[in-house]
Amino acid sequence: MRDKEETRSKILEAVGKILEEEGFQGIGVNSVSRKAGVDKVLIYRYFGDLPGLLREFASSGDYWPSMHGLIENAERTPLPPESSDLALALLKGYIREIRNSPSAQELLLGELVSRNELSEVSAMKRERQGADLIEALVSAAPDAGKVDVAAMGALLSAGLTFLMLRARNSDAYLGIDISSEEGWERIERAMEELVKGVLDNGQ
Amino acid sequence: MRDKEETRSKILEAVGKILEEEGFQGIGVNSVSRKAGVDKVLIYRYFGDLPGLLREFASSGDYWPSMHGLIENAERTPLPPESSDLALALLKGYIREIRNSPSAQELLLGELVSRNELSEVSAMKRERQGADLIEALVSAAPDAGKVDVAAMGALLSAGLTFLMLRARNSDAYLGIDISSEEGWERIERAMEELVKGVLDNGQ
DNA sequence: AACCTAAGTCACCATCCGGTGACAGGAGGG
DNA sequence: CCCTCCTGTCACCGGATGGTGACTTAGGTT
Repeated sequence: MRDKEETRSKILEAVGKILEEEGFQGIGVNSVSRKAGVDKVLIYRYFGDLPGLLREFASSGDYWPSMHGLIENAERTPLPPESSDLALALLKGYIREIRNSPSAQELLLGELVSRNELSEVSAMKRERQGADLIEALVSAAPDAGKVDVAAMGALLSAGLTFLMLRARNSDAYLGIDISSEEGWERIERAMEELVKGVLDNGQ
Repeated sequence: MRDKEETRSKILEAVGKILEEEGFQGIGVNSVSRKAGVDKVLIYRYFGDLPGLLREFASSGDYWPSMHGLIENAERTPLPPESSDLALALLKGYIREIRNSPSAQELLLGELVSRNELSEVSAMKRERQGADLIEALVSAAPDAGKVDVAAMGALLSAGLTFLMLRARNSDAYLGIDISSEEGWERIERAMEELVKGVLDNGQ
């Protein structure tokens, strides 16, 4: 008590907790203050208003799985691989990261639903990391100069994202059982075929 | 006034209007009755409660673009094409349909965000139509026995759906300008390469 | 010890939500 | 003609929201 910094951090932590437990829709002045065990007036005192709180949470939080770790892991795979291997390693790593991070899923969903302070900042962060990812992918696929790697990456990662978000509320999508590991193995295999078909066509 | 059926239809129409104008989040007893110019108590009298209203709207509405028209159009394309042509025609038709139907976008988004009466029914409808679509695709791709057409269709259509939903609030995704026609042409071309690479690899 | 500022508490505001009960009035049947 | 049923109106409820003003209390300074 009587510790401004601790109170501030309790509030910021409460935002993260609510994001994981109830989703972005559950975030509000009342719910956050309740979760933090703190009077809501302190939110206004320390962060101005709710957008201010979200802005600060978004800019100083480690709620987003690090794509850089993803890239580094992928680059550390034994070389020389097929030119499609790096791409597939990246995409599979993406699946693993997001499926295991409920708060990342909430952020992605929040970006889809509405434009607010939180979604703005998280979208910017992700865009920047995504650009690095695409760059790594393009530079690592030497013979991929004639295909639009960025567009393909966008389309495939978007598909994976959609399916992961959808699996939260639904069991199936177009007949694929996205709630089971078998379903996801089908998705991954389909993705492999698609990527290999276009990147390793010379083989 | 004093016409139960007209009042009922006014209420149902108001649901559709709000869905298009404000999205699924804007739907509520108060907003619907306000939009319909009707007292909200009539909603409870005629539909029981809000879920009941949504159920009736979902089951008696033409808010969802007809996939059957999509399939028929695709099948009417000049044959014999590459085995990938039907698939691409279907996917491109899907893009056109959903991009031009704000209410369909809202439904898809609603299915992602929460499970309610409306999303349940619309999801069921779409799953059934999607199954037909996949079936048409599989039976029209003779040499596609060894690849998982359903999983690929799911992944690609999921990607398209995600990008279309995202374009509502955001301009870019992974560097692709999904708010412009140029960006969507890149997406379509990337999709073509992916599909042709895996379906026409024998050529 | 007196005091002042910052931290924390409490009560309250207007507004919206989904939902309900009581009542008015017109139309049709006896 | 009168009575009844049905459509529609209106006021209200409990609860939740975002937001504000006035208060108490603790910690450090002088």
